Amino acid sequence: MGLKEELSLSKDFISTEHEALLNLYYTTVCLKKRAAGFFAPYGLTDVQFNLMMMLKHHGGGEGLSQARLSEMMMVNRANVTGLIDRLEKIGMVQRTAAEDRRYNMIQLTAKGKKLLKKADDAYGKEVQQIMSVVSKADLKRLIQACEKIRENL
Amino acid sequence: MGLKEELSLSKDFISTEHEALLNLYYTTVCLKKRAAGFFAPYGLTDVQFNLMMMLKHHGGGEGLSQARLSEMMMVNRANVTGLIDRLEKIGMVQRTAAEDRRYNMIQLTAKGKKLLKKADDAYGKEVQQIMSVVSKADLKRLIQACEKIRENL
DNA sequence: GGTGTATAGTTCACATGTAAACTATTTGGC
DNA sequence: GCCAAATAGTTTACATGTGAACTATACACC
Repeated sequence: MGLKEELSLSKDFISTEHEALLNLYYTTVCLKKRAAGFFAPYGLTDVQFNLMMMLKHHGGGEGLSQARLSEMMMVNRANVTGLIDRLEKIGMVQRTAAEDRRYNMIQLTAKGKKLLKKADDAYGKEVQQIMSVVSKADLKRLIQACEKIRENL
Repeated sequence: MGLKEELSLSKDFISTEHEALLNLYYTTVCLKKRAAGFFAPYGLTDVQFNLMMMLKHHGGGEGLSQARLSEMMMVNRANVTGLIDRLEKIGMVQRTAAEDRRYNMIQLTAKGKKLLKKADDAYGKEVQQIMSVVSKADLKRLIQACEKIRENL
């Protein structure tokens, strides 16, 4: 069912452009709820998983600074402080002093790597299952549309 | 620039399906930040504007219950309590007792209607400007793709 | 070599979101 | 008519997000 019907929106009140924006917004809300539910059994939130994936793929041996994490996740530095606090408390990551003493370098712990391996495999399958109702060609069009919109902001 | 480059993601790590999901997510994050910036001069958040628009278009004379608002905004009831508290405090909406005494009916105040009129006109133009970098045909494909994904959740 | 500026991280107050436990009210089944 | 179940709203504890003010460190330039 389209959002126009779900939200009882009359066509008179909404342009194709606005409808597309609302679809982006509500679809992302639904996808985030699904992801939250998916990661809950692992004792992680979707945001925590995302941060750990950044460390896995871009952390190398030395890890990533909190500032780099905040850039990559598009959130501010204050938020990363709290995220790392909570991930450290449950033993998934550790802070290490860098040579430049302004920086904390964040690394996955052995426990973090182990949990991530399990969650990552299952999540990949989940994403594939969810998104493959749209053809590859349409997914590529969707990606291009999103890129154009972000460039225009 | 594509997310793969922005986030330094190697093609090896990501399928078209996953790339599309990340594009939906990060594009919505960017759009929300833009909306927040747009409404700040009006003394509103993007979420507050959204709630007030629901009241404008679907409130009729009697308004909407908090439960109906929570359904339409896809958030839980506890959240709506706080949203209405804050909107009531700045004089944008009011709670009215319904015949069924379990319900609060929420209405826009005169002040709320007045502010909304100004903000709404400007926001419509903003949305048009942001989204019209994508052709109508591609916007329609994007809408359909989003609908298929939500149906598959 | 010392000083001003930029950067990294933290803390605070706040907005928005959740789940769970609670109260008040209504309604359905007997 | 009465009690069980359902529904609406609130409260609490928590996660995630913001901007602004703060501390500590590094660096550039005179």
